[in-house]
Amino acid sequence: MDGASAAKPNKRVTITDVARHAGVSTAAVSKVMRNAYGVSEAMREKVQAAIDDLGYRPHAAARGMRGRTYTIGVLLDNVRNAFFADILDGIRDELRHTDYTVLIGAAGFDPEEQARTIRSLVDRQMDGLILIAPGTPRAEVLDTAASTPTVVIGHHDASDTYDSVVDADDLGAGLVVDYLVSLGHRDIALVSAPGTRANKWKRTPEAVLSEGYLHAMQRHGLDRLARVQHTAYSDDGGFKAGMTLLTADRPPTAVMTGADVAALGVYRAAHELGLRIPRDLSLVGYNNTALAALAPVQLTSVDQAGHTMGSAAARMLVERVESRRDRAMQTTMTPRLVVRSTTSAPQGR
Amino acid sequence: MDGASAAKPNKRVTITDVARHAGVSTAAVSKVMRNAYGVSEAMREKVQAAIDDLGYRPHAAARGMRGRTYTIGVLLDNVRNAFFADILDGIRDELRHTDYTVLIGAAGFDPEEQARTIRSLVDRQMDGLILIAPGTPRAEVLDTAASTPTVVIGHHDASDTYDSVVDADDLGAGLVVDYLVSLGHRDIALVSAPGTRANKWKRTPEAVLSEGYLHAMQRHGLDRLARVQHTAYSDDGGFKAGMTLLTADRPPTAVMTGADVAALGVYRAAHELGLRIPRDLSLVGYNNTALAALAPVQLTSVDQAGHTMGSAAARMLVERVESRRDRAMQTTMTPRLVVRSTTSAPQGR
DNA sequence: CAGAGCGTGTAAAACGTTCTCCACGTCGAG
DNA sequence: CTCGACGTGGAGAACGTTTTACACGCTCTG
Repeated sequence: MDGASAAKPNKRVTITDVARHAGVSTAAVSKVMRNAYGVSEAMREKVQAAIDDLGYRPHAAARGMRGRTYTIGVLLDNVRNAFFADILDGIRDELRHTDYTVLIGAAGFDPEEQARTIRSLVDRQMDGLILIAPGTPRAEVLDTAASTPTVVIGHHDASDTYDSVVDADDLGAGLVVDYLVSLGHRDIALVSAPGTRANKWKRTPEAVLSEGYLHAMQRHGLDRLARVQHTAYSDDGGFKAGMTLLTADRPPTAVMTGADVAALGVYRAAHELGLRIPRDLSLVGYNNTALAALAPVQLTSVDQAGHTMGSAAARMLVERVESRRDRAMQTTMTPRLVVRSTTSAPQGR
Repeated sequence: MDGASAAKPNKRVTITDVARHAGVSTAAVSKVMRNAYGVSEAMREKVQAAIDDLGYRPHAAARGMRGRTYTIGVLLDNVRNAFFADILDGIRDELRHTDYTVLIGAAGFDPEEQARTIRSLVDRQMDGLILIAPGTPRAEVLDTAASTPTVVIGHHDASDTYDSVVDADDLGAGLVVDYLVSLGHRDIALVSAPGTRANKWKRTPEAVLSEGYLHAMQRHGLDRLARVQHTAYSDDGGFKAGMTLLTADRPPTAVMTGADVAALGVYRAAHELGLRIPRDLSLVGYNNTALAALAPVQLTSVDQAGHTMGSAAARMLVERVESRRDRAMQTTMTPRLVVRSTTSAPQGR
């Protein structure tokens, strides 16, 4: 009524507008948009001209009612983990020149909230889902995957309904143990994430990492010295784990962790206890995130090729979405040790 | 035809199913879902029971055709900046117990790709948009805001179509300069992001920061010593800026940067030149991200209350979406200096 | 006791696409 | 010349919601 500028002034250009402008049917326009079969070159050009003229952009919600929405959903527990940023970059680069848009749902660590986020993505008609180390019960993921193409990153549990991309975390652990042993360490501890509760994932990254660590220690005849401290992958979690380990009767001379950020928590604990790194304690992270390379940090770590994992996941997902493949598959990446300045031979006792 | 497990087995439960199950019309169910006016208590209970029975979840795409989609879109240039993670957490916490879902579009730094991402969000019928320091031309943002409620975080340029949330970056710069001067520094340089090109944002965070820095230097009679080095906010960008500054004829005794990660790049440059921190060079970051607090880092920084900024943005946006407010508004947060171990009195010459 | 007004529920028309048919014209084979 | 096949375009029915407009029955007022 009054002169106040309202919210929605100019209406959207719809497919009907384009059809009218080009003097053809909406069906024809739709075909051109999706470059479907059954349209002549002349028609394509005419319609394309109309589209450009009017600046038409398809209405995704309307598309979602019938066909695809050209949107890929990514579930993430934790935006802070720089490793996930690498994965995200990989996904984005792979999809950059396609029609797909990537939308990220950041859910936090709570399994219930993660489940809610996954449902949100499904309800919004994502064409496909990439779940990064989901904490939701496996049954829910299987359920989702039954109706929407899904790629799971991280968990080693394979399935015939979803695809997966994993790092050979067992090899990664072996790499670290071998290296530390070669430096002369024997008393090597692992800081890993807490085990999965009742959510039915048997082979989480942390479980496989622990397994690889234990095997490697065994291989070197050091099983009696092996010990795993469970904690959250955060600065604080690492700090607590570090405190526990380093104030024990016989503290380790080297600590490896399942995440770079946790390693820096251990670093803080060591510092507070007056230990110098690497003189008094060797420290190894995991994931080789940007964090590890920082000048004041210089953390020895294990590189997981997050970017490659992300692009592999995106490629696999699109294959499924466009039903060019109907069999589940699993991609495994090989980790690589990156030595920096937080590791050295143990001080003689 | 064959026994191979197909993609979509069980159909979704729709509003029609619920209506039939409850013996009412779909309109009634719709009203209950949106708790709209005109439904009796008895009706509400009956319908709610049917919803629970069937596990009904509304189809967001279908909703988007007519009404709202209960989705908030967030545009982010860079997942790696930990400061943005704080903002995201604030948004999420604010919206946790509402019906809204937050979806993030990670666009990277390229303005064209950012514009594409914004369009994607609009096409997907987001109810509202939160743009974190967008690099797209201001005109485009105004255009978007004309049809979709929008909150801009970072840029100080106000508008009567979008709301904004900013940090008083000029005060922040003043805080740092005052502190460094009080320690005895005079030769203080600033590392800031490159100026905006032709995109018409006049008062970007970096512009306001530079302004505040220059004023503060002037206030202390140090304007002749002021110098601003422009670079990307990344480890590498900081490194290059640091190299330039520290190899100059008369290198500064203190460097402040517009982002923590850039400060760590300067740190690396200093290290490479054999300078010790804070003895030979005092270093101050900005944003007080988790990075700054890390044990090996201990960077003096300026805290911006990202979490609070995020929740403020979310609150403002929801007010707009639910049209409880029709006037643009701007929220400004006050920064706070956090002193750690990268700053000290300059070494006498 | 008529009629206005209110509270509650429903029918049905959007919303902007996709996609299945079907019609039409042309061309080649017989 | 006829018939079938093929290539191209269009009509119209979905898809699952929201929302408008209205019908119905009740209560209250005068």
